[in-house]
Amino acid sequence: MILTNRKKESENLVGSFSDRVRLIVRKIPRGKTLTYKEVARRAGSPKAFRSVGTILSKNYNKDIPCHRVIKSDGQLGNYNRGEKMKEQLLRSEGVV
DNA sequence: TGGTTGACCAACT
DNA sequence: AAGTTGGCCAACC
Repeated sequence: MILTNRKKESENLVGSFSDRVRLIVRKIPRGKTLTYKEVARRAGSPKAFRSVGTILSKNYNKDIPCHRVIKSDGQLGNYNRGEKMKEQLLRSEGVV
């Protein structure tokens, strides 16, 4: 305990599942992509990847780069602004 | 309280 | 490579 009570201020504070998903996605750096499964895993429910998608679909906040969240298969997946836009954004950030 | 929905995943065809 | 099937889980009626 003497060392570190360093909490990561995001995964640790519990809100609802959707809140944590938003926080996690918000931390994705530019040029990096994360899978729905990974996000769900970090959010605390590894099998809730579908819910992650549902939540992101309802999220229109620009602070949350939801376009950086893709499928596990390497496909882009859907996007509320259009899949085409999603690809363009990712390429714009240098994602391969 | 219970059933339906969905920006998915993995396995199979 | 692309389509189908069953499963899984949180959110929304």
